[in-house]
Amino acid sequence: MAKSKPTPFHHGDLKRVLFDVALSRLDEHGAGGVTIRAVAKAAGVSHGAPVNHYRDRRALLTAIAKAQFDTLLNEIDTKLAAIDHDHGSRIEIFANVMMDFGFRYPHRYRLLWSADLVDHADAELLSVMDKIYDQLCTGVTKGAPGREFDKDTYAVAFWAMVHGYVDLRLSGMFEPLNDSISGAPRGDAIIDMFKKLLA
Amino acid sequence: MAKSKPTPFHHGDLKRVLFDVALSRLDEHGAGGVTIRAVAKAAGVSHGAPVNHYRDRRALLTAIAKAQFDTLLNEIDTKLAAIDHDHGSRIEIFANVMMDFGFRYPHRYRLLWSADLVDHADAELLSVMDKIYDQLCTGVTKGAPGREFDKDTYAVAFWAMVHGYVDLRLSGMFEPLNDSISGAPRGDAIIDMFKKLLA
DNA sequence: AACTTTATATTGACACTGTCTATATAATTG
DNA sequence: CAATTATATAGACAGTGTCAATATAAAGTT
Repeated sequence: MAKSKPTPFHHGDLKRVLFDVALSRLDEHGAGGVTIRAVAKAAGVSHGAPVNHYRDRRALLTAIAKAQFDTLLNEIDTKLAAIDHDHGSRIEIFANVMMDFGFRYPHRYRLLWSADLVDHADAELLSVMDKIYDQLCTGVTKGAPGREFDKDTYAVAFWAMVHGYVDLRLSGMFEPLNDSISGAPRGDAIIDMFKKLLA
Repeated sequence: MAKSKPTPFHHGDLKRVLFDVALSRLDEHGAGGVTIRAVAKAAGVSHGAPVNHYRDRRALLTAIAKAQFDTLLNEIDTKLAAIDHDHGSRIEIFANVMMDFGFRYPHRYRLLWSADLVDHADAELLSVMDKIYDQLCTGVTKGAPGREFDKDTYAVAFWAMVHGYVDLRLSGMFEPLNDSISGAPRGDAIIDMFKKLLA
């Protein structure tokens, strides 16, 4: 029999625990609540322990962001693969996945675009973001062939609109609860409009 | 002759100095560089002085955000007033003002939508944002009359697209310097596309 | 003018934060 | 078993926001 204890080191897989605790704190208290010391405390280790697994706070948050992009990539991938060939609503999948994620996990979504908290020059992060963009482009070309606008313009405009809508709503604008701007349309109305413009 | 000394109190107009210093630090170091203590130091007062003029850090940043929205409102107002009646490119003014501001003052633009740093429930802030939204709606109705989409859907979609494009670029995406996504279109190409879709 | 009240500024304290150092211990390697 | 590496601890330092106590300047009141 080999080792019955799968924990290779002192604590075991502290790295994973730190990640989970940090993600939980992100959802609850926002990125500001993800402090090295608080995460270490919740993980039951001293404040100096995390440095062995995450160089600094930024590295921890970057790891979380990367995992979220991975999740988004997989979700879009799965739903894209399940759809009929040359179905017209491929871009809708992209939009729905992004919006669902943004409204379900607002703090995670905000973190994705926080240049001060996340290292957007991280190679792995860039790679995942690239793949998501490629997925969108696939949706664009297959969904709306022969348009007068080039692929990139269309893809960027669409992503910008989806992102902008989520981000503005997370800022409190267009919020159903916020009556400052009444009659704000819902996300599907926005997408619907964009789709009709292309039809 | 009245009082030759216009400084009514100890320091004079510390409130304005604090504001200016904070804005300058925002542009240079981002919102993270706008600390009460650093601002107080740069203003030449003790770290406890600012509380008499700004309740806390959030209040200071909210004041700055409000001033930026005021600037945007005025800029749009001026350019809208100078344009021909029922000119088709009224929405373009909105987009150009927003994008110019965002790319010129990235940290200011980011601050506008930072719910953790700015009190978006502030009545004055809401009022200015409302007015900007109304300006956009004016541009929408006068620029593209008789469309099949309701005014709010159109306005929100357009603002979302403009905001999303600026915000994504400030995150490092679509950056000309960042070659991860090549061939990213420029802002005017996005607006141009949106306009043509409506023509 | 003198007194009171208010506005403003200073100072010190407290509980946090990230990050660095030195130290200790566990796990692995030779 | 010895040496090396990986991991965890504890302490320190310079910051941070915010609060309380104190001091002073200005304005209001009598």
